[in-house]
Amino acid sequence: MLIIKRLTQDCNEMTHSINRLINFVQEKEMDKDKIDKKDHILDVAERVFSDLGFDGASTRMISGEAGVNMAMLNYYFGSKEGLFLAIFERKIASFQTLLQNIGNDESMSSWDKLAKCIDNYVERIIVNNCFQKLINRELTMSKRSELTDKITQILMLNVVEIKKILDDGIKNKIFAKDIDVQLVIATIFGTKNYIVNTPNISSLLLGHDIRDEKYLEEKIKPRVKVYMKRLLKAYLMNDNDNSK
Amino acid sequence: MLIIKRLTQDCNEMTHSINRLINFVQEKEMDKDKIDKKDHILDVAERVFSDLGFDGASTRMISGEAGVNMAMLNYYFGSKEGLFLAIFERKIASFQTLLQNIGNDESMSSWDKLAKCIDNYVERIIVNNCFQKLINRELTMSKRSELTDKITQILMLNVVEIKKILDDGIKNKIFAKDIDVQLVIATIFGTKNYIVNTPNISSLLLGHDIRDEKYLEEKIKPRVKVYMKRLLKAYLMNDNDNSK
DNA sequence: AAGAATTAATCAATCGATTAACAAGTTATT
DNA sequence: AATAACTTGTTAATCGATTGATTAATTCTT
Repeated sequence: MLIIKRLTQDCNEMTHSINRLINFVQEKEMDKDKIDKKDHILDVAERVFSDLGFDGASTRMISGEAGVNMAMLNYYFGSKEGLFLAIFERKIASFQTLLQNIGNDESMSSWDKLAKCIDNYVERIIVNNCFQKLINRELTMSKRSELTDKITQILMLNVVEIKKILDDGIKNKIFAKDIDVQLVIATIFGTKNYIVNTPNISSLLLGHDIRDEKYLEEKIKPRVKVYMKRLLKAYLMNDNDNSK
Repeated sequence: MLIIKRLTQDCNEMTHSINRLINFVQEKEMDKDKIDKKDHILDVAERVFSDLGFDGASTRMISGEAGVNMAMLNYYFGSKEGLFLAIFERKIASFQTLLQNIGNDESMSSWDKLAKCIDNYVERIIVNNCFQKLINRELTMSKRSELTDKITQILMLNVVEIKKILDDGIKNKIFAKDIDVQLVIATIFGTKNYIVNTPNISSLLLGHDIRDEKYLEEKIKPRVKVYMKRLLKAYLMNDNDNSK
């Protein structure tokens, strides 16, 4: 009798545990569904915004393409601007941890760090193609300050990181002491932006549609990496004093 | 009597001539008024569009700031898009004759030509600041093809001209033969665009408000000129083969 | 039954564009 | 030379369409 009572007790405990486990799993599943749905909306919104701009894209269009009711956008994100900001919030994490690990690596020379930054940057930025376009277009607007500030803040993380590498390189006499650090940064980001943000121009310039993913992956990315490193190496590691 | 008759005739002829002159002058004056008025609207529209984007700017806002009735915009330019296109039509002339004179000058070396192009480009582009922003923002849009084609066509004039200079320089062995001509062009235009089109970023980067005209004129323009020439000279006129 | 998710319907506001009316000047007709 | 007809420039009022947002009802989940 004692054994049966004991077994019954164990069985009840197990049942309880199983129920808790089921609840937990179901809860996690539901959270996952919710997140996936929000994520899906953000994916669609990111693409539509980058194609048409903030003002050019309508909430109806986004909700339509995402296959959800229009009111859901306001239910989830409060407003159109809230949706727009949510796109950026989602990206911040991946931005923050990207370059700073490189900068802190003591085993690499300043040039190697910079070269690695360039590789990473070219690699990553072309993946986030439409997001970059989105960022850049809204940055050229004069108004809408809260959003602009947030974007600026995000982008400055990268700028500061590269600046640190360049300054260190000068201090360690790996780079020439009279280089224009700030304009070098403008060249790094500007060259890449020119290629990916104005595809109509750069496609004509390069003689091939830049939006062709295979071409971009196999030809353009390695080519830009090689070019940027040669260009910067020539400038940073030569003595430019005798240029007059 | 004959004299009086002759004088009367002369007087009539003179009166007639004067009247014709007055009409002519008045007509020209009116044309000038008309052109000035249209020009004024285009000036305002250019600024508003560049601040807020095509979709962000409303015809009411433009007509309001220009001090004209809203219907006048449609009367003059047909539609909002017509107004937008008119801004570009007005600029085409100044674009076309800018660089092509340099390219045809036989007395200059390829490097001198390129250096002069850079000087001219930096000088001019910062004057047309808001127009450049306007161009660049609309170029990043995926849709709106007629306008995009027109802008692309205009900008390619500059690209082709610089490309010709670079190709000539390679042929004359002034530039290294393994340079990446197309990406050099991306660097020239991209660096400048980065500075003037994303003023929030570049102001933080440079530690001074880039929209301060005096600072721009006295500090930034000469600095960018020097930098661009050093950067390109180091890359174009060095042997990059030993970079591996 | 309580609360969260979702829907269709509707809100006021603003959009670009059009209309009709009027003023001023030009041309044509008598 | 005088008047009618027409063109051009300009205005206020209004058009239908679309915008972002909200509501109230409904479905689903717990």
